[in-house]
Formats: sequence, C-alpha cells, structure tokens
Amino acid sequence: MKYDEAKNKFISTWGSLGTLWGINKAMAQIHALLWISPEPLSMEDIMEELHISRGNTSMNLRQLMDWGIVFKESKPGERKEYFVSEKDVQELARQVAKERSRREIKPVIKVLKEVSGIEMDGSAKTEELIKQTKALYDLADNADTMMNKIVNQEANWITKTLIKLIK
Amino acid sequence: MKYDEAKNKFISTWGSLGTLWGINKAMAQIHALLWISPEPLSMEDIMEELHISRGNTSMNLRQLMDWGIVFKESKPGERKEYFVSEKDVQELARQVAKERSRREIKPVIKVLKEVSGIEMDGSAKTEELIKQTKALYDLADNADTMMNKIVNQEANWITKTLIKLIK
DNA sequence: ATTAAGTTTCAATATTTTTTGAAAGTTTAA
DNA sequence: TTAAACTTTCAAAAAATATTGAAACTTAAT
Repeated sequence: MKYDEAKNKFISTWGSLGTLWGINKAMAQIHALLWISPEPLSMEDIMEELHISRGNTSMNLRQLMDWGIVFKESKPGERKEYFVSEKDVQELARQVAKERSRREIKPVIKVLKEVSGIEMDGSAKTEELIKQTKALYDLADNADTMMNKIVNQEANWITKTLIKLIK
Repeated sequence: MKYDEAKNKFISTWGSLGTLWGINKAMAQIHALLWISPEPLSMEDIMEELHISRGNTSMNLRQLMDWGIVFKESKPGERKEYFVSEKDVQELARQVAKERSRREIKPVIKVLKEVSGIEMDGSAKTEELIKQTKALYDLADNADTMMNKIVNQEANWITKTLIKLIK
C-alpha cells in the first residue's frame, strides 16, 4: 500500500467511525487529516483535500476546537489562519473522554438517578422500574468514573481501589 | 415524580442515548420498555406503548435479538409471541461491549494496523502517517482489550496485569 | 475611511436514515 | 387444505441530519 492509498483509507475509516459515534463525517475527516498532517493546514487546504464547502469546513473546525482537539495557529506575517490537531494520543483520549462524559454520559446518569429515586408504591411495575434503572445507574456511574480515571492516568487510583478490595 | 412520568422519562432518555451511539431510537426505546417491564410483552403491546408501526417494531426486535439482549418467549397455549429483555445489567454490559467491539472497534483496529504498517519512504508525511496511526492503533487495541476484560469480570486479569507492572 | 483578505452564519438544498403500511410469508389448528 | 392469527419484508414516504454557497461580518493594511 502506497502513501496516498493509506491516507485515504485512514481518513475515510475515521470518517465513518465518527458517524457511528455521533460525530459527523466531515468533523471526523477534518480531524483525521490534521492528525496525520506534519504541517498546519489552512481552511483552503482542508476544503480541497476533502472536497467540502467553506461553510462546512468552518463549522466543523469550530466544533473540533470546542472539543479541545484542534487549535488555531497563525503564521507570522500571514493573514490566513492555520489549524493543527492535538498530536498526543493520550491527550486526545483524555479530551474525548472528558467531552463525551460531559455531553452524553453525565446527563443520562442524572436522569437515571431521578427515575430510580421515585417513591415505591407497592406495585410490581414500580418496583421493577426502580430496580432496573438503579442497576443501570450504578453501572453507568461506575463506568464513567473508571473511564475518566484511566484516561487521566491516575495510576494511584488503581492502587487505592485495590487496597480497598483487599482490606 | 409518579410512575408514568418516570417511565416516560426513562424511555425517552434511553431512546435519545441510542441515537447518539448509533442505535436507532425505536430500537433503544423498545429495549428500555422491556428492560423495565415485569412481564413479557407482545408486539401489539410494544406498538401501542411506543406508538410505532408493526414493521418498525418487528425489525427492531429482530436487531435486539441479534444483539443478544432480547429474547422471544412463547406462552403455552398462545399463538402470539412475547418478548423479554435480558434483565441482568452485567450480562447486558457484556453483550453490548462484545457486539460493539465486533461491529465497530475491531474493523477500525484492522484498518489502523494496515495503514500504520505501510513502508517508510523517507518523507515527512509518510513518517507522520505511520507514527500517528500507530499511536491510535495502540490506544484502540488496549482500550478494546481492557474493556472486554473488565465487563467479562476477569478479576484475575487485573491481578496478572499488576504483577507484570510490579515485576 | 476604504478596501481587500479571510471567516462565519444560516436559509435553502441534498443526503441519509428511519418509519410506515400493505402485501407476502409462515405457522398452527380444525 | 383451508383459513385464521400472527410476523416479516420492502418500496415508498417522512423525518432527521449534513452540506452548500452566497451574503454578512470581521480584521488589518493602506
């Protein structure tokens, strides 16, 4: 496989992965392009490479910047703005985990807590609702905590958790 | 909050969560409904509760069964088929992790491996492509392994990993 | 203050995804 | 074997989502 083929394969795979995860194709592809580019790219560069419109490029770059995984960079003496992606994979994972937790997981956890906290009324259906949403709450809350600890490389957390388990 | 309100809140939240994760709304809502139902439900029951068509219900029940988190159940003497969901949250997590890994994560890992394995040609762009996709490959492969071990409750794995770290 | 270079916004359009509903298919009982 | 009860399929319609492109906006140099 030659460079161009590998590059296209990576960009399109990353693009469809995005769709699958609630991030749109253009956004994921722009990220992919910047991720493997040794140089900062201008808006023109990105539009040309990916064959997408100026508006689309602008909107999705904004979103990537909101996620904290792409940054603006200005070359001295040039009017145009350039874009670079976060290049460290740990930092990328940390940032993505943080944003997904904040935008998607936390709100669901909040609802699960509310719903599982309703008053028992003695009926089987209420009991089941409480039991099952409580189970999901516990799972989601644990998973969220764990994920954040792991990507934040809180090595110590693992130790502490284990000590608790052993005691 | 009363039962009906809590129920609706749960179903609609679970439904939008689905959309966000590449599972369609109807599929997620059917799952939510079965998850909190103390009784098996028929197709009619589901259609009525969620106001969705027969076709939609049938297709999405099939998908839930493919995911291994909903099962058919026949009541003796009745023609109609009833549906129940997996009720154990651990088993649900295991099954979802397994399917997502198989459908989404593994194929991406495969592409990352291919792309990061291309031959160096001395150019900066090729070097960057290899370096950056290799980093993603390592991350994705580790995350996938870890997730599966955790939901499969391979308690021993944690011990083994720690021993390796200590040595 | 004017202009040119560059960026953002957003209504209109295109694309993709989901849903419907009716016809075709299946299964069981008589 | 027929018919009734029920389920599945799939083409068409609807809904949701993404994309375009041109006008509005911003910024910086003259």
